Amino acid sequence: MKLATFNINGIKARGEALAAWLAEAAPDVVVLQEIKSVDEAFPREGLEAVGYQVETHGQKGFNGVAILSKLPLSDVRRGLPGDESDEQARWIEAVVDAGRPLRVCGLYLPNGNPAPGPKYEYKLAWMARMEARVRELLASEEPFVCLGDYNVIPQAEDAKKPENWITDALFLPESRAAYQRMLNLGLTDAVRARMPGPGVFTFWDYQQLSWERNNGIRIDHVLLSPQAADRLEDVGIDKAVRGREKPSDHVPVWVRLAG
DNA sequence: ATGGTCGGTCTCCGA
Repeated sequence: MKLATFNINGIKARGEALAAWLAEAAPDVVVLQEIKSVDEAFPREGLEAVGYQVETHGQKGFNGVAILSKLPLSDVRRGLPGDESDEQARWIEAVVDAGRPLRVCGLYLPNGNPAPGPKYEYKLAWMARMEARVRELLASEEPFVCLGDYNVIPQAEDAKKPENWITDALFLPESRAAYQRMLNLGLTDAVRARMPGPGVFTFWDYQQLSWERNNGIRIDHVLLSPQAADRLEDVGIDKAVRGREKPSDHVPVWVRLAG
């Protein structure tokens, strides 16, 4: 089973790029971030026509996540538990039924800039809520995968120029510690495990010729539960997507699991 | 040191 994450930075602007990548990469399950669309406006028909079940959790203008799956989905849940007042669409999960069930969590973790400030506080609070959800899922002993845009640079080697990120919410010690706490619970960073850095990136800013200079960062991650990690066969980053017409600033990251 | 790019949208905000 091939699972992928792709921050598409606006579904309206990325329809063609997404369709082209889906056709060649042929993932079974994809989680999307920053669809920047309400559910009713999401162009589901074209994706359904090429075999995907489409589940969205959208919002006007910003954020928004989705799951596309060629395999049957059940128990679709929208929103990260733990704060009823949180209206930002950043979390969607579902169980993929492929013989044995696999829970897939798609997430768009808050950016958190500027830090310090209320946006950074929101990021850290959101990460604490995610850790609580991860603890619940681990306790259930069902295999699961949490993949998406984490907006966290885990280590200095995950940035071409780490010195440029010292005061940024993506690289501040509290952000990295909160990410590491989830790994310490027993999750596997699939890209780190199979593609040791430095120089492994998933995002290149639109500004300052970042792509041309390979001034990237690794912030899109695939975290595997112990049972899912036992099934890990392959990992990849579809870097070439960044060099095409009208690209997102992120590229797809994927894993292949046995079964 | 400065200015620089996208997407979506109540022409500025979020990234």
